[in-house]
Amino acid sequence: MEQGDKLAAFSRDRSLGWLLAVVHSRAADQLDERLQKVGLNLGMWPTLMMLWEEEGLTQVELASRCMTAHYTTTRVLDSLEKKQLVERRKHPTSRRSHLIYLTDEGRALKSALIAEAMDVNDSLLSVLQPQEQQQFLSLLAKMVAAGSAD
Amino acid sequence: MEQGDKLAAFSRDRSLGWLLAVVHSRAADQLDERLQKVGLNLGMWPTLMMLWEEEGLTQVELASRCMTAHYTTTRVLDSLEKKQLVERRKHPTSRRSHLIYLTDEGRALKSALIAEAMDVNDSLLSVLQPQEQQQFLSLLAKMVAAGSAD
DNA sequence: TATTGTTATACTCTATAACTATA
DNA sequence: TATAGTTATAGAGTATAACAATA
Repeated sequence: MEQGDKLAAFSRDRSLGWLLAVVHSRAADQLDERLQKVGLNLGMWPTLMMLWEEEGLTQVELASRCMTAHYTTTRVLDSLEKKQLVERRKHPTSRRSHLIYLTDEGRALKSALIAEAMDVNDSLLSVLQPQEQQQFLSLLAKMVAAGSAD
Repeated sequence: MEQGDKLAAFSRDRSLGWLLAVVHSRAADQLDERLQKVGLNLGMWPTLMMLWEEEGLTQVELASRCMTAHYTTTRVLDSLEKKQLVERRKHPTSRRSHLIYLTDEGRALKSALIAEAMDVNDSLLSVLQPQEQQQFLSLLAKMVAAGSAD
């Protein structure tokens, strides 16, 4: 391919990065808005989702799975603890680690908040046919999985 | 579908929002890193891409197409003007509007920087088969287009 | 009165790195 | 000496709203 052709092959409305930015910001804004309504925010979301999936992780494990910095995890947990949605429990063998657990209140939020998230996801995907939706999610998941292996 | 089934149908690694966040942040980080190397940053990217596509827009038009706030556009243009990549020219009929143009230097950056962006896009898409890549981009573009119509 | 563009200000996020206490 | 977690601090980015100039 010639250099000129290559340049012509690039357009904003066909550029992966731009398209991702647009759709992601819509998804983020919509979910954040719903979380704000119950006094939470998007920064807390990865941690909550992870804890609904598995409790008893250390902060290091939690940070790694949420792909957030360790100091961010500290502050998110501070906020969630202040709201009495999570608690730091003693690690059985290490006195410098904590194990993070949801409180009953934190656990109780799961079904309502996941319903909100699914609602946002569904509404964004609703412009695609059902089998297109599955196709899209599969390809997207494939990209995520491949990049995580790096 | 029962409430329980619905909940079970949600998992982080199959959630549109989460997957978008992961892939988008990779794309953003990679492009930003390359832009930093030439003294630019990701905040300038939408404006530059737009101007390479069409010059002579007002700031309001530019802000709307870049989906940035008007005050953000002011500051991005200040930075780009300081780097002598763009210039604000007088509007022929309105004395409160400007028309934004690239300088020769700004225009000259196009091919190298778009090559960088295409490189990032290609590397992220490279884990998909060629026809999967086209499929993915088409579905993503369809979602973007549908949402813009709202 | 509404619009274009700029600016002041405050607030949130993020990044760096220093720090304590453990291991 | 390295790791878990916290905190101080600074910088970037973002949002609100006030403002001047113009339409």
